[in-house]
Amino acid sequence: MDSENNHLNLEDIARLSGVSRSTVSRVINDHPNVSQRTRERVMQVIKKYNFQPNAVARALVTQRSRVIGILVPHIITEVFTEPFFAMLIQGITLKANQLDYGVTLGLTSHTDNTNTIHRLINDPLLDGFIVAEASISPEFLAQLHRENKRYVLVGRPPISDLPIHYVDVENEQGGYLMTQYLIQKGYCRIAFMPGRITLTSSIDRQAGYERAMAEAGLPPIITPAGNFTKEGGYLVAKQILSQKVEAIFCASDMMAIGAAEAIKEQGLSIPEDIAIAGFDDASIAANFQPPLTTVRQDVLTSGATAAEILIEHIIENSSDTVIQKILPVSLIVRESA
Amino acid sequence: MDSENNHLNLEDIARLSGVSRSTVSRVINDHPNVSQRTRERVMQVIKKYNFQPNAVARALVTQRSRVIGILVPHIITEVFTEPFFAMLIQGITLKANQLDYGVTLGLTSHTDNTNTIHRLINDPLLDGFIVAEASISPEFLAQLHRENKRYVLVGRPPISDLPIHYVDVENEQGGYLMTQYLIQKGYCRIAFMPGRITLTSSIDRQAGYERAMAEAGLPPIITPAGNFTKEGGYLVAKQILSQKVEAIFCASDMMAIGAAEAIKEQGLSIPEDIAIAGFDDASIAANFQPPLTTVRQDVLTSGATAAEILIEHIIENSSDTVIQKILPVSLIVRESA
DNA sequence: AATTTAATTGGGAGCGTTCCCAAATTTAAC
DNA sequence: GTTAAATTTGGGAACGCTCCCAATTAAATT
Repeated sequence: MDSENNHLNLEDIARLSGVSRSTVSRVINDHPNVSQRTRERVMQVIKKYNFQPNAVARALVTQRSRVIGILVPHIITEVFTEPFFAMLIQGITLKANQLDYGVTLGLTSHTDNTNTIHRLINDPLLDGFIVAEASISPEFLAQLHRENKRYVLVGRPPISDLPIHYVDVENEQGGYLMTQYLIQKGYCRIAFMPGRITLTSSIDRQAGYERAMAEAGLPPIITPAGNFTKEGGYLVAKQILSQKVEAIFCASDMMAIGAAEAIKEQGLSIPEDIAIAGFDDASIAANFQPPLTTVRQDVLTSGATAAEILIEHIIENSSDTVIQKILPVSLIVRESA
Repeated sequence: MDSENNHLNLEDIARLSGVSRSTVSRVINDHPNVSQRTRERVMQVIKKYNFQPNAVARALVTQRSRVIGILVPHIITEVFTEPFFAMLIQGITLKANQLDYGVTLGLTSHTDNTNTIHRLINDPLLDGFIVAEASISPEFLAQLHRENKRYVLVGRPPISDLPIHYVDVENEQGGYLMTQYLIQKGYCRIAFMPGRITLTSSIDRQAGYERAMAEAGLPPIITPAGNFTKEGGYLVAKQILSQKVEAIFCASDMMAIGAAEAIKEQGLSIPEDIAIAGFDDASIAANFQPPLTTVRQDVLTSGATAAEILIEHIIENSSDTVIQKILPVSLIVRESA
């Protein structure tokens, strides 16, 4: 990195402290077989010259880079429309850094995905990676397994016959809790607006909704899918307003906001005329007018957990038990429902 | 990366195609001195086995990793409140990947910064890095220079006696344009709300505002700083509403939104009673009620440009001329002013 | 056809580590 | 005090690549 070639190596430190390269290596790697005296002497020299062993050389011989990748197979616009990815990346990065791992980013639009994805996945610079979206094709998953890659999924994958490590949240439970709350509030004609029907997050939230409705003996009302976007929520809400539902439970906050805007445009008020509930507790949810009743998931923790599983369990311990962690969600009651 | 040690190396490819390691290396690196016939033969073998040269080994000998770092020295919450960083990171990553470079992320809160920052900066795995915030301490900049690091700043640094590479936008011009527009609209008592007074983006926007006001012979009104946040904008607006200004030009959209909410709360309407203008053209700006008149900057392009400068000019060409690029902004007139 | 010149090819060394094994030293045991 | 065992230390080899230089081969010149 410096242009001035003043970078010391193990051999230099060895000479400066009157021992051999191997001994310095042992000191750096905390190997037990080195006497207290020499250890201290070497440590002093290391500190004095602020020596840092060359990570590249180390990676070459250990076959471990201490770097993981984040794969975001998503069209560009969505990555910054929703804070989900930003928070996820953040959660992953902070935890990884804490465990002394670096993080490299692989963004890929739907057009060029194969290229970037394959480069990232086959990068020997990477010890493993986190796939930041579960809607990954089954063939792709199968290939990863065939090639024995180390990776963790964020979100339950649609197929589950493969022993896949993943982190997910209690989507079903969240859907159930919210629906139960709405029912208990006295609403009967409660509609559910799916996000993207291929994503398990939407599927599971809907399953929770359906369970609660069935338990209460109420007929489920499923609207067209809103694709997890504000625009989608707006359009779907407009479409179904004639059906005079009493409450709409949207599979995401962004859709809930879109729906709310359609309702307000109609001159109706929330929650008096129609109640709106979301999912995620995105940062906008609390500040929206009216503040959104929603189901909170902690995306930062999801990211951190994914990093932890990948690094601690898969890379360092190489345990072969499959780790599937489901993080809790909680009902956040505000004013919109 | 694979557990199965089926990874081929140069020597394997050489054997499989009946040439030497060196020749394969030449083919991979597009060296001219290799005959058409052998080149094709080797290429075929490479394609057949889907061979990818080991980046770590390559990095060790070339002393270049083809990876750059992004340093985000920012408190965690801000990184996802504003889409600025998400977009910037995105712009950098896409361009870097396009130039066949990887990107690693270094987030650092104000508490642990020295640690993470120093690790990132001294990482021999990194060919250079982009500092995603100009409010970097002068001592730190001086140190970077002393150690001959390769880096690019996003945003003009507060001190400019060092030959520092940076990407910035026409903040002064943006401030000027907006103020000129407001004046031309007939407003006289136009206030400016600074973001964070240490950041050159705020300073420059204010300078533009002051220039336009001076030219029109109007007295400048500077409010307390809103710290670039919605909350800040809200609080500052509340504080100054008694002064009956006709328009508030905020140094960011988030502050403008906060200010707008304070105004709406007061039962006043925008822009009839008081006009509001922002800066950035964040994605919320167009969707806010009322849609925000603002100054557009293209953060994605800023990121891409920073990556380009770092990689093409500093790393690959190692030109020693200082590159300082100022990207254009444009006035976006909507309904809030 | 012989010789010079140019193009192509192969092997050695080295990048800075870690790991293994043997040598040297210290400590323990009889 | 001698031998055995345990601890500490040093040097060689390897990781997979690039680069340099010498050797080989092909093309050009007389």
